[in-house]
Amino acid sequence: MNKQTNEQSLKDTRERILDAAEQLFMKYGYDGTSMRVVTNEAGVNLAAANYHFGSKESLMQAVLRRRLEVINQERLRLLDEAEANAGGKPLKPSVIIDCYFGTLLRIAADQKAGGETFLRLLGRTFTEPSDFIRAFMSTEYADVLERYKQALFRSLPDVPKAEIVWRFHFMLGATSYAIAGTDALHLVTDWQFDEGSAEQDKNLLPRLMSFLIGGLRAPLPQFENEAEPTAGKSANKDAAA
Amino acid sequence: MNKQTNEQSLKDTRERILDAAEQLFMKYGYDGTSMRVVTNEAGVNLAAANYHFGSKESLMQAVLRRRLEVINQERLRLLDEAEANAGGKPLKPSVIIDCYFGTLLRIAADQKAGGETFLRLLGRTFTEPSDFIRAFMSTEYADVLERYKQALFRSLPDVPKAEIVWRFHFMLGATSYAIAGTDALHLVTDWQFDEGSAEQDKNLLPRLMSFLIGGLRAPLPQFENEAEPTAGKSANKDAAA
DNA sequence: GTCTATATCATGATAGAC
DNA sequence: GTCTATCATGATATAGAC
Repeated sequence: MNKQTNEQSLKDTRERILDAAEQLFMKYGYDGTSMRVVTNEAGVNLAAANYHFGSKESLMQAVLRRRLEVINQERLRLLDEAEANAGGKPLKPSVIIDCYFGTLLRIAADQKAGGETFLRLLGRTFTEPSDFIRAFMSTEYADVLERYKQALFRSLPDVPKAEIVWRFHFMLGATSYAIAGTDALHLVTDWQFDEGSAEQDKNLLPRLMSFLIGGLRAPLPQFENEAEPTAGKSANKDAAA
Repeated sequence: MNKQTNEQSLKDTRERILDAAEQLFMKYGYDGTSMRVVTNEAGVNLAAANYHFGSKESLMQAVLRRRLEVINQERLRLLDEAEANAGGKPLKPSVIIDCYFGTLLRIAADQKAGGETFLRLLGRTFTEPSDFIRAFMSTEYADVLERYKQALFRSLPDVPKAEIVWRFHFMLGATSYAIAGTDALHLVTDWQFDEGSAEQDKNLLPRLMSFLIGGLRAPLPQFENEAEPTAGKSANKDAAA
């Protein structure tokens, strides 16, 4: 509150703690990171962290909120804009997917030093075991997810809503792994790509987008218990997009 | 070694520890689970766990290895079989994907009480922060991944290898989230499906397969730095599969 | 707002009796 | 093989001086 005195050092302390926590939570997970390590890395005192954030849980939430707010606001803004331009007509699935997942990767690419780190933290966050983290993410994402779900429903009126929700879930998973990135990729392959790693990052978004849209518009599955076959039905309504 | 005396209780103790650890690691993660909670849940003494497994890390590895061995052996067996039947010709991508991801879900569905739990543990394991877990998975999967990668390369000769590896990575992510299943899905949607949850599980495999194959065979992405356009090129060589 | 010092508790692992 | 008891460590959080 008192911003006259110690303005710079106050902001620096909070921010240094957030930056250190972001990196360490990304690297070692929430449970694997102690407040001591965070404050040591930030170059501040242990008690300072508890003074500014109250608890480890609150610190984690602050780390997530700091970046998620701008990402999700941008997601809503872009969707508003796209829908306004469409003039009442449903959006193309590829546009919706780009507003959601593309925004994430573009914002993270912008913010030098921290953006990519947060991206990878976020990738882990969805699978974090702690209840309070999942609960926090659930409320933090509620508005955005609802808007995007409705947009997808309108965009793909012939696809069952349950199918759309599942595929959105799959897309989140693919994106999460895409974000976790090169580290986890070494688990899959041991050979070095022709391209440099900087180029890889630049190409990640188009790579991921192709995959996501291909999955979203794949032919609908046929379930064993179904009498009438739906396998021929395709979710692909704008193949050229 | 001495299987004459206490044969039953020996096997029961080890197995009870493994079962409890599997469930708790799944629910709370590796770092979030203490040896005390595991042994309490298993109804055995804390010291017994260290006697049988030596350390928490070794316990985790034993939990993973117990199920991964049978899954990966089945994966190799099915791929051998499919390649033998194909008589030198490349396999269809959808066959390869089913051998890999389908086997995982089918085996887990078979093993009542433990199978599904392990599946969800496995989904978390790829994003676990602990180095030794990722290192363990890396070696445990090395053979299988290499075989499947080569099969995909032969199956999709026109797709750049780097693209195939990335898409395999994306598929792992989608599968991981598919497995994490209904819990995480509540994060995406708050509404109840028409179908019961038992039916959901039965339908998960066809749902996931459609998505994965759609993503794997999506049109190739166009990178900004590329002169010649490759976006029209499609990875789709057996569209009806 | 920031520090030192500390309270309180849980952790992984082991020693040693049985 | 299984138990009790314990060690050594590190965790979160706070009290209180400055």
